[in-house]
Amino acid sequence: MTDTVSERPKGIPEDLKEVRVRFAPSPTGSLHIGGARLVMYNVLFAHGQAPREGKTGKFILRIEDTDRKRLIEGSVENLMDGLRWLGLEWDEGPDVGGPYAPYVQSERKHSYAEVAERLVENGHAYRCFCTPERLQAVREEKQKNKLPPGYDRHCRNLSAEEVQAKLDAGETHVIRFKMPLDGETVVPDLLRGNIVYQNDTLEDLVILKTDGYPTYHLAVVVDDHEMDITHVTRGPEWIPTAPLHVQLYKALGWDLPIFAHMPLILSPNGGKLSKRHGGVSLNDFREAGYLPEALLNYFALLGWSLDGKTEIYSFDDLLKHFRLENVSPSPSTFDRQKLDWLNQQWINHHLAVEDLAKRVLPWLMKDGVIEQGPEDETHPRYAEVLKLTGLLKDRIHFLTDAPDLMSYFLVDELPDYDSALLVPKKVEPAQALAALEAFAAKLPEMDLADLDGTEATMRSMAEELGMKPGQFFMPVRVAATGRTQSPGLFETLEAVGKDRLMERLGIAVGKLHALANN
RNA sequence: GCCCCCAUAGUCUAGCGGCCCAGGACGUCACCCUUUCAAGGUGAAGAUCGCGGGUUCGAAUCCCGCUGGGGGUACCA
Repeated sequence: MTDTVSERPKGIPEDLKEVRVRFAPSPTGSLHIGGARLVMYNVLFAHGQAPREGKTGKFILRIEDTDRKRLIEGSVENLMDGLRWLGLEWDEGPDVGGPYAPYVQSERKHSYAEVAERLVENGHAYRCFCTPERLQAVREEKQKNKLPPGYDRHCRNLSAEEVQAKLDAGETHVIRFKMPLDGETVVPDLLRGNIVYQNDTLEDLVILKTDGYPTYHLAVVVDDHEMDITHVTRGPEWIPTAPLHVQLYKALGWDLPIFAHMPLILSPNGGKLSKRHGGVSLNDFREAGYLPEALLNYFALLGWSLDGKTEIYSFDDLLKHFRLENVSPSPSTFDRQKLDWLNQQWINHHLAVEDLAKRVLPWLMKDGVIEQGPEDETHPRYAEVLKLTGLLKDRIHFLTDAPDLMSYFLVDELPDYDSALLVPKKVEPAQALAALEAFAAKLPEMDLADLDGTEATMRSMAEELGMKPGQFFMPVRVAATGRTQSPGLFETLEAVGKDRLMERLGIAVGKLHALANN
């Protein structure tokens, strides 16, 4: 599609009709958030930027399972589930099919072997019979002599007879690509401009393995070409092998796609983000109570920016503004605190209460705070949960916080709590007791739905008892909830309800008596 | 070791030759609001734009070198 990239390249060439991008993970485990971010960039590019620039755009999911030894059962399902949870959909893929099916590399094996054979016949590749042991020895030798490592091209110049003899003898072999020995290979990168490699520093990498499966290098090039991929997006770890890919395209006479190596996500201590920094797989975040909205918002902020000022983006906002060529090429450190802040922002201020309430339901059920039921408004306690969500949402930072925060409203019996909590600082136990008894006596005639009325009543009771309002309120709060922190007292009392409140006041009074007798 | 990429506050970023002795956000600190805890509001500290050379009337912005960080160096992706 392009041979060179100018200083500030456009992501989508004028003459292109359809943008086709793909995410091609290998099913070897759970989806890393770096991968999830890459998928988001792809979707935004294909479904947002492409239409904005008058093109059609397709995002394809393709599974690269050519390393048969590392396959992990269930990875593909897990991956698809995670992406759909994020709201990222693909137009073509293993489960949804499409005009370029199959979308699983192991099912496309024939193409790769054919291409590899063609390259051997062309003189662009050769059969290599070297044993792993010999390769190991060569590598060590080169290392020791401080030479560039890599294969010594031992089999590159075997004669046709020698090759035939080895084949007849049944020796196994791989196919290696013949890199040019001099000159340079240019890798045009959308984010970085031209990356230039001196060919004499490059090596002849394996493209077809002994087991007949291609390596990544052959497989991507063939698949990307066959699937008419226009933009190759992937992690930066592929930059060093990109010259091989460029040479493969050339040897096969195929147009080059546009390469866009995306930036890496670093762990706070430098280096790749790893498990020890509190989870790196999408599942970890999902289980920790993060919202897809917050994750997508954070991914966008990490390495990209609309104007340097806007912080909160919905996925729709991103579709309207994201540009692939504006992604920064520099790696960025994963900042858990900023993600947490975004998650909280979304929960506290940007999600509709009804929406939040539905998302909270499964967590409440999981913790047994409410009974099992549907995860939507048909759950018998939805109305109650909706009301509590409105009351408590500003205190929820993660969905996982909800069960604990809501439990004292939803459960009839409070778990036992420390009697000392009933007695605020600078207040005598006897005073706290008097406050609770006075309040319990008054409660039957109060209308808790009248918040202002409750407040007025309670303030005058405090005055009569010679207590500051706060000193009077705290014992009541603790009696009602079993803890010192809650939403506004009057709303809290109303939500707890008069009957349960009477009962809980009784328990608290008992506790204070016991405290006094000690 | 060799090859490659990257470089604005602790972190994410704005900046594309004069509007910048550098703007926004997270985090930190202070104050305000207040019945607790959040949420919210206001403000502060924090960057000699990694260092050194150029180019230019003028550079965070362009060029070169260095340093630092990162990636790759497999019949793994």
